[in-house]
Order: sequence, then C-alpha cells, then structure tokens
Amino acid sequence: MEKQMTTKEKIIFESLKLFSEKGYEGVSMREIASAVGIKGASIYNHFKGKEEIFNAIFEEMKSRYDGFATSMHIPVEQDDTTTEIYLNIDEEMLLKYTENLLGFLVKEEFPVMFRKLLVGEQHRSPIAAEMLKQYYFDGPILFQKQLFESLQKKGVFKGYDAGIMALHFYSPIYYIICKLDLGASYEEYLQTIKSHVHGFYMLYVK
Amino acid sequence: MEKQMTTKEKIIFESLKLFSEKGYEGVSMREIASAVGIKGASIYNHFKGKEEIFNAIFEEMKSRYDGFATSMHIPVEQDDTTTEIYLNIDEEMLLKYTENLLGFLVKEEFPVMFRKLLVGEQHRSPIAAEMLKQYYFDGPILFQKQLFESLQKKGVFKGYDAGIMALHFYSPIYYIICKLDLGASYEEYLQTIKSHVHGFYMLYVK
DNA sequence: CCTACCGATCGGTAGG
DNA sequence: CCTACCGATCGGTAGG
Repeated sequence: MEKQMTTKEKIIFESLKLFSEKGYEGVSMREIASAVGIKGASIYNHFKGKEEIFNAIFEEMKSRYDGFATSMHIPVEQDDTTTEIYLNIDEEMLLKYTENLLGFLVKEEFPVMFRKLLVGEQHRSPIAAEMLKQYYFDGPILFQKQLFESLQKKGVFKGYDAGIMALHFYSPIYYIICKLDLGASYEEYLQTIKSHVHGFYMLYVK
Repeated sequence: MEKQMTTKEKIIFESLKLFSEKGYEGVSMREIASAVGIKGASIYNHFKGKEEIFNAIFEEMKSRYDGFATSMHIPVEQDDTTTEIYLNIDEEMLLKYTENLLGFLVKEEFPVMFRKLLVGEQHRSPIAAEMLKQYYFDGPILFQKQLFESLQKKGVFKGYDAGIMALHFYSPIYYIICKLDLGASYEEYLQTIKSHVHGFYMLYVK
C-alpha cells in the first residue's frame, strides 16, 4: 500500500483488500474503518454507505484498466480495427503480449484483489458478473479473434475458425490465472505459459 | 427438488441453493428454515450449526461425484492406470466424453449450485479452494494428461508435451463452464464444443 | 473525525 | 418442531 493516499483512497484500497478476502457481506463498516485507522461512523463522511464504496472500487479499477489497455495498444471500446502493431507478430511478440497481460493481471495487487472480488461476487452482483464477463471472457476472446482473423488475411496463420483459435489461445491463460489465484506460483507456470504459446504458434502459423 | 426428501436432506438442498445464490455469509439460519418450511431453531435438531450444514453439502457432492466418475470410468483416486475403454478413442468418442462431462457438470442442478458455492467461497474457505482445485483444475488435467500419454505410446497421437495437450483440451471446457455459469446458454456453445473437439483431434492425431 | 446511540438481524440456546 | 429469548454485531444516524 502506497503512502500519501487520501482517506478516501485508503477506504477504497482497504475495502477492496477486505472484500477480496472475506466477501462483500463478510466485511463490516467498522472493520474497514479499523483497517484505515478511523472509527466506523467516520466512513460516512466519505461515502454514503457500503454500496457506494463497492461502486467506487469498480470505478477505480476501470480507470486503471484503461491506462493499461492503452499502454498495451488494446482497444478499450470494441471497434473493428486491430492495432497495426500486432499485425507483424511473431512467436516472441506473442509471448511478450501474454507475459505483459499476466504481469498486469496477476502480479499487481489491485487487479488481483479486484478479480477475487469479481469472482466471489459474480452470482450475487449483476455488475460484478457483467464486469467479469467483459474483462475475462468476452473481451479478450473478441480482441484475439479479430487479431487472428487479420493475421489469416495477411497469410501468416492457417485458415482455421478464428473464434476457436482465440479460445485455444486464451482459455489456457484464463485457466492459469485461476490457478494462480488458488495459490500456485507464477514461476511454476512460467514454463507452461512458454510451452503453450510455442505450441499454439507451431500449430497455427503457416 | 425431488419429493420424499427427509427434513435433513431438505436442509442440505435448500441451503446449497441459497448459498450458491447469496453466499455462505449472506444466508441466515432463519432463511434456510423458511425455505425448508420450519422455524429457525428447529434446524438445530438436525445440525449442530451453520458450518455443519456447509460440511454436509460437501459430503453429499462427493458422494454424487463418485457415482458419476464410476459411471464414466474415470478414476476417483489418482493412480497411474488409464482405463482400457479410453484407449480406443476416436473423435466421436472424445466428443461423447466431453458432452457427458458437461451433461453432469452444467445440466444437473446439484453440481451447478455446488460449483457456484465453491467458486464464491474459494477465497474464504480452504476446503472450498481445495475441492475446486481438485475437481476443476488438477483432477481433469491429470486424467487427460495420462490419457494422452497412453495414446501417444499407442501411436495414435503426435508426440507433443502431454501436459500442454491436456491444457489445450481441457481449458476451453473450463472456460465454457464458467461462461454457462455466467448465464450463457448450452445450445449457444454446443457448436463451439464440437468445433473445439474437432480442431483438437485434427491438430494432434497422427 | 469523534462518541453515543438506533432498530434490525445474526447464530445459537433453553425448555417444552 | 415450537415459542421465547440471549448477547453480539450489523449498517447507518444524530450531533458536535
């Protein structure tokens, strides 16, 4: 946890930490206050209630994700154009893309905690379900599908169903993310990631 | 919900239903009692407390899974032998295996509710995390890895890393299970499953 | 940002 | 399987 945070930022950060460990319902306002270093009633000077903290966490994550996506040249809003950069992709670059993605998603504590919150609340909170779907299911598959389609048009990849290719490429990554959240070590899976990307490239490239 | 259940069975069933929808912490003993049709205090004639209901749900699922695994000729305890049956596998049989697995995991309500409970409680309950890991991560990967190794020895499959093959085969199935839990329809994904199994078979069979 | 307090609900018990 | 009740804790408010 960084220094120099305002009380409001501290509340967001500590709430996310507690929610990700104990679930939204399992955390009391007094517990959040105690983690921040104030009394329970004082939280209400910054937020109207518990749900507003929940929403603020989502807004904070959206903002962080947008920054990351921009730096990775991944479109945030879905349009039909795949960024130029990815069209000259080779195996090394595909691996680099994967490692950067995982670097953000599993090595930075905010995204890790946020994902644990999303996963834990998906069957109670429609907004959590929608965000999980967008960030970890439909979003990556759509981006990669469009990428592979472009690479097929360029003649780099073989002419399989691009949707299935995206599923073959992305789903092992999602599986590994879930395993890391279950306590596996990144180092343990580094070789698996490399082998997966290598295998994918060998099978599909012309 | 079947008729002719004892009160104890009703408590297990209705608790699982409520836990899967609202989380363990989000459900009160009075809520469970009301769903069963009795008063809150009466539950304590069948269970010592809330946690004992939680544990009973796990025992019930274990028993149901053992029955399913036996019928599928999937080893419940991990040993080194792959059942004879699977060694003469072809694409049709591989698809049948996948459809049977999904039929149990996503079409029967008890496994569906139980998985939602596991996923939702994995970061709070070590026993939920362990069971999720065994049922949905390490278990299927180990079984399939051994299967593909056997098929490689028989000369049916090409000589890729069997662990990566298992990851390529299983992780799209897990991805689809999660999407179905998020509200997608089975029919919508039937074609994807077929294409995935077909693609896998084409890529890896000799 | 605090103390003091509200009504509601929690898991669980006593006793029949 | 019930009514009646326990102490503890919940989200939130009043007022300073």
